[in-house]
Amino acid sequence: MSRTIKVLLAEDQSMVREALAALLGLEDDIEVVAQVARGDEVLAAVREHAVDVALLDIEMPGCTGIEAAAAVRRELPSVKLVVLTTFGRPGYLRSAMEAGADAFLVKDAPAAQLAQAVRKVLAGDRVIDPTLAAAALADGANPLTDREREVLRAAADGSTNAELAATLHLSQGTVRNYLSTAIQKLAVRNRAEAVRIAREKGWL
Amino acid sequence: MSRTIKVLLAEDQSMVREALAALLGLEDDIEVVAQVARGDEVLAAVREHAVDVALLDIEMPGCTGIEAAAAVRRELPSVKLVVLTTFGRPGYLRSAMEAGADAFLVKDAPAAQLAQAVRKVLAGDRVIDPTLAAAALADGANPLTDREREVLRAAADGSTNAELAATLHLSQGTVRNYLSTAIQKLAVRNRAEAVRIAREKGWL
DNA sequence: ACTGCCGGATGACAGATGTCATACGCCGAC
DNA sequence: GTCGGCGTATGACATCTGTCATCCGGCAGT
Repeated sequence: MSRTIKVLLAEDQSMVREALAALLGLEDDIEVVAQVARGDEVLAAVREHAVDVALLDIEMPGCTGIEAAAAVRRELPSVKLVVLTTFGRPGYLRSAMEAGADAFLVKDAPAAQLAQAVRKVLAGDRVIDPTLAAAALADGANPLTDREREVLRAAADGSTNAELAATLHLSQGTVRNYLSTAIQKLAVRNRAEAVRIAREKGWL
Repeated sequence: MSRTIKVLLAEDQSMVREALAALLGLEDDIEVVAQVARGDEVLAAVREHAVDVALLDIEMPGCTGIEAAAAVRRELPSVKLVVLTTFGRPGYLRSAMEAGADAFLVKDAPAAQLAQAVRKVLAGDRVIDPTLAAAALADGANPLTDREREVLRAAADGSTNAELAATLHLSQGTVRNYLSTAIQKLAVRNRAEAVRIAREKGWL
């Protein structure tokens, strides 16, 4: 048995973050050496504390856990990455894997899986919910182009075509065209449904 | 110093729930005697385990933590109620208070406040974030009528007027009228914005 | 060199949405 | 007992949204 596993916790909700720290603190072989509340603080903290495993929430201010994962993978490729999220969206799993994550956990999995996942990734294994993996494969890749995604994201708050055209520096007609193709690709009837479906799949 | 405080934890995400349990388990005077993942299991569990303080998440399957709080307050009025939520929505605070909650905490508050809140409510105090309380008062009460809220909620997924009319057993014109008045009351331009604002305020 | 896709744009059209005036019955407050 | 608010409904109207055909320039494959 070697020294304890050094873990970083990145999660924006203090109460959840500290609770997870308490949970991991119960394990003899795991030590939470750093906690951050923002995605853009992850890389520096990982470097500073010589972290073995980084546990990253997706939804965070600064940047997403997935972006943070990609940055760590690029700069410090030996650090293991566990992505932890509230939402089991297939698209999230896909992007997390593309960013180089070693494990993908949803927060409604049993708590015991967290420490287990930390140990497994350190042993070189990958940890992925098989149901979610199947869903990700079944859904296929994100069918939307960059612009379609941007426009859809901008439309999500209820902005009108004119507002979208202004903020995105496009003509109103172009905005409508993008939304129209997005609506067709997602096989729905209007932009509101398109936003909902794209969100659910993790494509936004 | 009397016996330990018996706490129930109601939260649908296992990992978060068990992590919070670990956190509270670190306190000598607090014991988590029951955990449930659904709102509609709260009342029975509170009764069965002679709980002193119930810690309730709002978003849960079965019924919301607020509805569960109301039920406990009605049936077992001596039990203290702490509502814990991800979203600091003023309307949530208002409804929680109306349901008889003794404390209202948001999950991005420091973890230490959780145990403190448990002790304070047991001592007869109320625990409320002052910023949120101010926001709740500033926003005023929910301006939407029951029907307007129902229609807006049904419209949230992107349903069309015809679909809304069918599912709510109304005429299409009536649906449009309700949405129109809701849009005006919320001072927005379309149903999508109305849904977003109503959500943010906790009025949906 | 040709083809196809992407980003961007226009114009025309049909249908959906939002507004407004108006109406009726019901109920609670004053 | 009247007044106001709510729930429900209709019809007319203006505007917004979604679709489609068509076009252009750029760029990647073949």
